[in-house]
Amino acid sequence: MQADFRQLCADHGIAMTHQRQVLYEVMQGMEGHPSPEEVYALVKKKVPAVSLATVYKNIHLFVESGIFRKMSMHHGSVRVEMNSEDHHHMVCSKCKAITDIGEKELGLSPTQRRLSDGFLVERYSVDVIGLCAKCQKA
Amino acid sequence: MQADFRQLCADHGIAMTHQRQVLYEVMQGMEGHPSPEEVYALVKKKVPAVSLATVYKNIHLFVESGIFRKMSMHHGSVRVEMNSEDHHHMVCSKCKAITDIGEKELGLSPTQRRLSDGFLVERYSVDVIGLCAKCQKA
DNA sequence: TTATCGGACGATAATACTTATCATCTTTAA
DNA sequence: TTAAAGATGATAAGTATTATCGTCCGATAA
Ligand SMILES: [Mn+2]
Ligand SMILES: [Mn+2]
Ligand SMILES: [Zn+2]
Ligand SMILES: [Zn+2]
Repeated sequence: MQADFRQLCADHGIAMTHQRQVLYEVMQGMEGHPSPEEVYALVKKKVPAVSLATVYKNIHLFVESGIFRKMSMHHGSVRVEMNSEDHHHMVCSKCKAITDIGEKELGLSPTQRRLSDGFLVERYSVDVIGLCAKCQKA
Repeated sequence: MQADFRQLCADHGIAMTHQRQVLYEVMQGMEGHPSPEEVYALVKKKVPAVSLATVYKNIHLFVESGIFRKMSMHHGSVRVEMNSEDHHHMVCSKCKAITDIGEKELGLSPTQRRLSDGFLVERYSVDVIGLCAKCQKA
């Protein structure tokens, strides 16, 4: 409800606006790794006058304030990560399809917290490059 | 020498041209993950009339024919991977610096060859997200 | 509730990166 | 040597993203 989003904005130190709320709700309802254009298309249905620039600005704002996570690799454009579970990605080297794979299922659990040159680890992001089932047939 | 590059081209089924040879040699002498513009700047010193389009076209050609490997993630532009060793990357979440880290040093050796949905693994690419030593001080 | 002010909005220009086009030149293979 | 195929350089076009700016909205205090 609206009060929840108002609180979320307050928690993250950003102002609450109608466009932001619609954007947030639309994004919540999306799966996978939507592009700004895809988000824009859906927001426009509820707020026809919305500008693409506003969508870009607020996606960045959401990402910077930690509400959503960016996921730009392997796509030609910026994407937002809508899967909030700990997971990694399988990338088909032929058709470029990107599929989530859970941390457990991947069977990799890195533990080192500090690496060479004093690099402090926040998290690991694994891309498994290979062939999806569909592309193996062809 | 020239004969070597001629042979390399023959092996990969591409024509041997002066621009390609200079491009190849310049790239061989670069480290890290150079951008097309960086490569272009150096090639221009030896072949002043070279076009940026030619650099782009031949970088793609080299990547497609397996002479070099693409490494585009995390940068705003296409990059080429000049480190031919098996390695992964440490990405600083603050300054965006990208540093190579050897497979052994990372201490991760994934072995699964097949994952969910029948995905056939070719290789793993690990990005370690965190803070570089420099950014930890600030 | 209303006034005020800083931030957010929408329209659109500008930028950065990359690719397409095309006339000319070079390489390859016969 | 020659003809076909392919490569080059100049430049236009395309795509994604960001900057600019005048107007409007929303948070705060009177
Ligand atoms: Mn994902
Ligand atoms: Mn590298
Ligand atoms: Zn595929
Ligand atoms: Zn850093």
